[in-house]
Amino acid sequence: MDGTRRVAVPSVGPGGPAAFLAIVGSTGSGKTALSLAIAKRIPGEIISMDSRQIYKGMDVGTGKVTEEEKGAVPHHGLDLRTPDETYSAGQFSRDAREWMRGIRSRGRVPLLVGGTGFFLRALTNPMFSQPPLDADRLENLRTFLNSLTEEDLGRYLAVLDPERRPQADVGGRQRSTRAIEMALLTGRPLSWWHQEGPPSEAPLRGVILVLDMPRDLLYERINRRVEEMFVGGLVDEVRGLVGKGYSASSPGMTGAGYRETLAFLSGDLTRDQAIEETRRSHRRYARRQVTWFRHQLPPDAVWLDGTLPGDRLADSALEAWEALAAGELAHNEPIRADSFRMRDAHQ
RNA sequence: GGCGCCGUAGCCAAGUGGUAAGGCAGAGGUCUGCAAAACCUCCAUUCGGCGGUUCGAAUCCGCCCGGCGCCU
Repeated sequence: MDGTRRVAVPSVGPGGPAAFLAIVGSTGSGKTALSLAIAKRIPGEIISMDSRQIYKGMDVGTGKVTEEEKGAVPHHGLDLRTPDETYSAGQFSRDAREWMRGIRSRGRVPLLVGGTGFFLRALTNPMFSQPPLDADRLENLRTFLNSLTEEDLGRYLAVLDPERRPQADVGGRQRSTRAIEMALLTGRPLSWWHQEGPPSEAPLRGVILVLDMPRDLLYERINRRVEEMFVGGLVDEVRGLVGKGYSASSPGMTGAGYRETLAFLSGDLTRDQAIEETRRSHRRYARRQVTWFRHQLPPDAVWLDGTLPGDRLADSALEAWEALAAGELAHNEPIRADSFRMRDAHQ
């Protein structure tokens, strides 16, 4: 394997410096290529942090790795659910910790790769430990709440959880419903759980790399990638899922690309319209991801220049990993290197 | 050369005397168990240009510029 540097496995483990190497980035930023390149140089196994790749049968539309790639590097976190099932950040947190234990026991480095920042945060800033909710009561309550208008939900919530932030910030009926459910079914408002709820797990520290590139370039890549998905069988994939009984209301099918393809299959959009709208959905998704990374990631996340050629990108990623993994640097100490920079330098 | 129509944001577009709708595209943001989701905010001091009429002009008048169409 040519003259590229190989990097030793730093000592990792609970309480140790870095429990994992995470590579995040928006759709189309090149995470998969980078992660595979890295996995060739440090003995690692990949844990996918992607809320859509957990679904079986959703492959081309989610940009899932191929069977060959999976053969080359072990992958976790793929094909966990059918499209009509739900998954959650809390569940990911439990699953990922289990996979990481296994990976470390094999003497390898957990490489967390994906665009679902929320899943990563469930590891670095664990969620509160949620008591089991009575399934019947929950279902009844949901049915009732679904019949209310958004305004009524807001009023209801204001009574149940007065400490909640004003209407504009609550996030629509999806989040209102969640907050009302918690208040009613646990007897404590959700804001109490956020502040006082016992953590479910210990926080994990890892090295977090963010793949970044200029917006216009990213959009070009996304536009191209979406086209490739349609050429590469997205329509057949969705047709197959519909044949199995999944629809627009299935939790897995609500994502960018699937919505639009469903609309094409039902005749609401032409193929070209579906492609254009899918591109737009991906662009908007990417923008939201970048916003999230900018503000929600731990401050010591390292921003990598995603426009670098593949081998140099892998070099700087490994350089950052080496510098940070052993915990030799303090959390917020800036790194001096041209090829990568800390969040502050990014601004 | 003549006649007619048109010119409003990056794009589409409403508005015909009372202080610039809306959509698309774009940007910023929120985020503790639906996160590829859900939600919030921003985006023309100015209507092709210059004059004129008027208390007041994107709206009326004149000239000019640009585009389209028709006629000779």
